[in-house]
Amino acid sequence: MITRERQNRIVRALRSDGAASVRQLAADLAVSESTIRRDLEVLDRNGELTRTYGGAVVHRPGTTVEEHGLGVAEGRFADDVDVDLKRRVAAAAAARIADGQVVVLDIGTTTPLVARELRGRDVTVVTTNLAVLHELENDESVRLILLGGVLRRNYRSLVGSMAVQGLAEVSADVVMLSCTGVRPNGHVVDNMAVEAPIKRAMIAASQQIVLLATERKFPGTGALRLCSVADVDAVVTTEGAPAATLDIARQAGGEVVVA
Amino acid sequence: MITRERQNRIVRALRSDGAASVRQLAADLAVSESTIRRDLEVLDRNGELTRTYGGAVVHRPGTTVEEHGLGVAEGRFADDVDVDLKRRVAAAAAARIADGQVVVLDIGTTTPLVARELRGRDVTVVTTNLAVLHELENDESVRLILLGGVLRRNYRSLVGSMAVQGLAEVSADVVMLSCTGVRPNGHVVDNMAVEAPIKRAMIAASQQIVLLATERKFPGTGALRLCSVADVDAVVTTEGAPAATLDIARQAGGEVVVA
DNA sequence: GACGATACGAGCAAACTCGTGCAAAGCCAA
DNA sequence: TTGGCTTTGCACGAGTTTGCTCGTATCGTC
Repeated sequence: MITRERQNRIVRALRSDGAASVRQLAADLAVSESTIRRDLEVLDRNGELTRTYGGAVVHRPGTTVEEHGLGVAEGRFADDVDVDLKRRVAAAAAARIADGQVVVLDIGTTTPLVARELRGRDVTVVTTNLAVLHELENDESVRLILLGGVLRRNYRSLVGSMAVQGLAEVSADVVMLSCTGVRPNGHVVDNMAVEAPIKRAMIAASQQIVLLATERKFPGTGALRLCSVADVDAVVTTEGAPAATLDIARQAGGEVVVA
Repeated sequence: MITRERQNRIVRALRSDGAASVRQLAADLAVSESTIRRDLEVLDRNGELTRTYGGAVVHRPGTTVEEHGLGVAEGRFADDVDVDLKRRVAAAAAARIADGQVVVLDIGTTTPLVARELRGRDVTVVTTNLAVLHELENDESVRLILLGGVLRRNYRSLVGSMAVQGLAEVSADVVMLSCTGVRPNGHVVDNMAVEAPIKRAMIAASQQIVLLATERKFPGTGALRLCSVADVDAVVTTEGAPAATLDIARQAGGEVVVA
C-alpha cells in the first residue's frame, strides 16, 4: 500500500475513536508495528496527531497544521513537503525579528510556526490567530496581545470589525503576512473576504511588511488584493518561487529571502 | 492501554461524578491502584483535578493555570466547598439565559462554569476570559466573540483598553458579573485595577446585570467599586449570604436567587 | 492522645514500547 | 533484464510503564 494512503487511514481511524494503539493499527492495516511507528512519527511531526506511549491521540482540533486551513484552501491534506516548506519559511522569518520588537502574526498556518520559533524570545506578538495563542499561551517571556473578534472555528481565528478596530490601537515593528496567492504581476491576493480587511489593517499598523509565501503560493488563488510584492519590505519564500515575480519585489527595493 | 487515554478516562469519570476513589478508578479501568495514583499525581500537577486522600475531585473548571487565579487570591489549593458553591451559582445563572440572547461573561472562575452550562445552547457569548474560550472553543452552537487585549497569563484573561474599546461595539442582553467582594453597604467591589474598567464597560454594554457571588464574597475584599447591588437586576448567590445585604438589592427591585 | 485501618509513595523486577540498523522486497526508469 | 531508490519487517539494546512490596503518613475512632 502507498504510504500516504495508509497515513490517511490512520488519521481517519484516530478521528473516529479519538485514540488508537500501535498494535491495533498494525493489526487493522495489516502491516508491522514498525511501519505504524514510522507513520505515526511523520504524522506527529506534521501536527496531524499527537504521539503517546503505545499509540496516538488526535491532536487538539486545529492546533498546528489545520486540515481546514490547508485542506479546505488547497483541496488536499497537508503533505510533508508543504509543511516542511512552511517550517523553513517560518524559521527564516523568525530570524528576522529582533529582541524587543512588536510583531503582528497574521491568520494562517505558517504564522503559528513562526510563533513557535519565538518561544522564549523577548518580543511582543499581536494576533487574531488562536493557533498562535496556543503556541505562546504558556510562554512567560512573550508578551501577547490578542485582537478581538468573532470566533471562526474552522480557521481558528477571530474576524470582524473588532479586530480592525483593535489594530487601530497597535503600532508594530513588523507584520508577518500570509496570503493564498502571489500573482505573476506581483499582486498579493487572498480568497477570504472576512480576512482581507484585517490583513490590510495589519499592514497599516506595521512599519515593515514581511510576506510569508512558500513556492506553492505562486501563483496560488484568490481574488482579493491585499497589496503588491512591490510594497513589502521582505519576501520569505522557497527555492521554487518564480524569479520574475520576486524581481518585482527586488526592483522596488524589497529583500528576497529564500529559506 | 495508552497512558494518555487512561488519563482522559479518569478526567471524564471525575467530571461526571465530581469525585472518585482510587479503588473505584482502579477497578473501572482494570489497572492497579499504583497506576491510578501515578496518573492522579500527573493530572493533579497539570491542574486537571485535585488530589484528595483516597481519590480526587474535579479541579475548579478552567483547568491548567487556573490555580494561579484563585490560588493567589484565596489560598493555595482548590477548595471543594467553594467549587461546589460556584457550580451551583453558575447553573442557576445559566438557567436565566434564554435562547438567542447575547451574554457577556466576566473574568473569573465562576463564569467558565456558566460557559460550560451553555454548551449546546443557541446563544452568543462575549468575553475576555480564556477559560471561557476553552470551554466553548469546540461547541459549534455557541457564537463566541472574544474581546481583544493583553494576555494576562496568571488569570487566563485579556485586559487593557482594547477590551474596553471592543465592548463599545457590543450590545448585550445580560452580563454575568463576578467580583471579589460585596460590602454590607451594597457596594460591589473588586481588587484588580486592570479589571475594573473592563467590568464597568461590560455593565455599560449590557441591558441587564446579573451578579454572581457565592456567600464567600460577602463581604470579601477589594477597594475598587464597580457598582451597587441596588443597580443589578439579579444577584445569584448561596444560602450563607447575609440577608441584610441582599435586601438592598430586593428593595431596589432586584431579584435574589439562592442556588 | 493512642490505636487500628487505610492510603501513600519509593523502590524494584517484569512486561511492554521505542527507535535504529539492516537485509529483503517492491518499484521505477533505462 | 539491471541498477538505484524507497519501503517494509525483523532483531536488538535502551528506555518507559506497570504491579507488587514495604515502610511511613494520615484518617477516624476510642
